[in-house]
Amino acid sequence: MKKKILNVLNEYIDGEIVLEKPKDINFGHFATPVAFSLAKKLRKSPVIIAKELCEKLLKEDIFSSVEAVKGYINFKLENEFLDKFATWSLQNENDFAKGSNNKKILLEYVSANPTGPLHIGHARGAILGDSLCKIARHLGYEVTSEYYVNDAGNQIYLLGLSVFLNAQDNFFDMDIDWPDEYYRGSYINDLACEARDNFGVDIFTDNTNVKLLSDWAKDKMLELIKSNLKECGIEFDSFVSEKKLYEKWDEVFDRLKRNGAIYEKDGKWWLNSTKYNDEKDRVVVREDKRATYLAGDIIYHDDKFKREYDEYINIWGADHHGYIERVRAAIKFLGYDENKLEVILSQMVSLLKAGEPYKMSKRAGNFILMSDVLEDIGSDALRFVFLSKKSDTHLEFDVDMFKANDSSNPIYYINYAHARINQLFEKSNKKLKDILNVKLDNLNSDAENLLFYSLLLPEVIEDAFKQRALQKLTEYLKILASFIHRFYNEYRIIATEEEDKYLKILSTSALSIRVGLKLIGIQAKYKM
RNA sequence: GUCCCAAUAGCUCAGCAGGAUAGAGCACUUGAUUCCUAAUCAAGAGGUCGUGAGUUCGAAUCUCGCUUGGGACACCA
Repeated sequence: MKKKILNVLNEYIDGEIVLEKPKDINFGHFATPVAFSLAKKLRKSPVIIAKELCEKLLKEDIFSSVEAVKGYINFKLENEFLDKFATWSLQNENDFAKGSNNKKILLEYVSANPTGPLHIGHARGAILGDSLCKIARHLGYEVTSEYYVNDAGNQIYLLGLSVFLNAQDNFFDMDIDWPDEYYRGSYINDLACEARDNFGVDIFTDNTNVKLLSDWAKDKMLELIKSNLKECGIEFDSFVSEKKLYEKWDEVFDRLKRNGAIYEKDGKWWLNSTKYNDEKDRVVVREDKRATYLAGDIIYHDDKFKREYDEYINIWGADHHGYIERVRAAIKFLGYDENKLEVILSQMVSLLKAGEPYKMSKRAGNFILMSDVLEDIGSDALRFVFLSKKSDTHLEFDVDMFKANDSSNPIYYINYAHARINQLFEKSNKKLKDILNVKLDNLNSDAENLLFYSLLLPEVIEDAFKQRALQKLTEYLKILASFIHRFYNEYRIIATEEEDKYLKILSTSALSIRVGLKLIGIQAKYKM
């Protein structure tokens, strides 16, 4: 819709035109403050410019009204135009709000260490990533979703050791000298029991078995993570193993050396990342020849860029923000365009329940499990709450809010709007095909506004994706639901003269809700 | 000390490529069911947009300072 209008406007106005949403939908469907910016160039008052433009634009038949108010120009679209779009959309649900972008995107998210179950902070990144992926695909992008598995470092050994020591403590009642950074939490207990059932209790008598336990536990944890994600409807296209990537380390290392990216000092190899904005150089190979975590990420990004995508998006936890520059530097050193990499940081989450805040810490075992919250409020509610806030700000919410079955629970409210429309069809015994070709004319302003707003979804998702601001979509759905409820209360629909028209309009509303929800991984309800 | 994110209604937050009277939900007050789910709706009240300056026709939005809060600053991953 927007595009059509801009095309028309461009015939009259040179330069960039900003189309915005009027403060009040009764002013018009779209508005532009373009007269203000033209005022200087034309040396005329904005009010006069707006008036003059108005007169010219009135001739265009896609507008039913064009008004100049205090320098703004407000447009209303012709019913016929909206009607055509509505009919098409209802006939082509699967293509509704689709885009024609064709870039290839590699989207990496979650990538949590396979050393324990996912906690609520991971869930935020997971849900954001999955929803971005769904929306991007709808808009035509070719997206690969990827999980980078850190299965190579010391933390995996520590996982095995934690299981080993836990077993010695529990099964043999031994005095344990716990290392500082061991993993706690009941899942270690469970792992120890399972390992005992699997391998026999004797495995815990010989500490050369820690390595074997580590590998085994890591695989177990990866399975657990996958099932955590699945509870929320999230699946990945690919999992990349850090360990496997190390086979390519020698080659990458040589290339870095040739490109002058690394140098030897104090027996270690350093990445010269200060050359590209990092605050200091970083060690990539330690004195004992072991590579650091950064090395893994360098190989990984080399691997990513070799696969030739147009854009790379990483969703990282906010604690990684200092990490961005060094990875960018490495990408540049390897001869790639580092501007293709975009990092989205997802901030901390604090959960409230009856006003009690929880603190999270992966190591300490005092963290909130994603699966617990999912069990508490369900995947739909969790997805909705995470997406309704900007991802780069801290988020605090009370789980109790999403248990209520009334309008205080936004996901409930939206579903109810959708279900109501469906119920109308059941009561009226009409099918979509019966009302599809009803002409939408002579609509009152409430009906027209509802129709217009329902058809706005394509603009909303385009905008939400481009700005990586999915809260625009959830916000839209909330407002649309409120429009629907208001209309429902105000007008009787079944067995009135307007029945067919109203059913058609409400069908487009339901369509937008259904498609909008689907794009954030929620299945709209037909019955409450 | 350096860097990142924030500060908007009592609470949780939208709005921020500058634009019309600063919005929503919760909570609070009042009203609406002989009629499609009142699981809803309508109305009211509630704000010096942290603070000081600057940029200009115009600032919650941009720039700089300050205050307060959260986080990050490994040869851990």
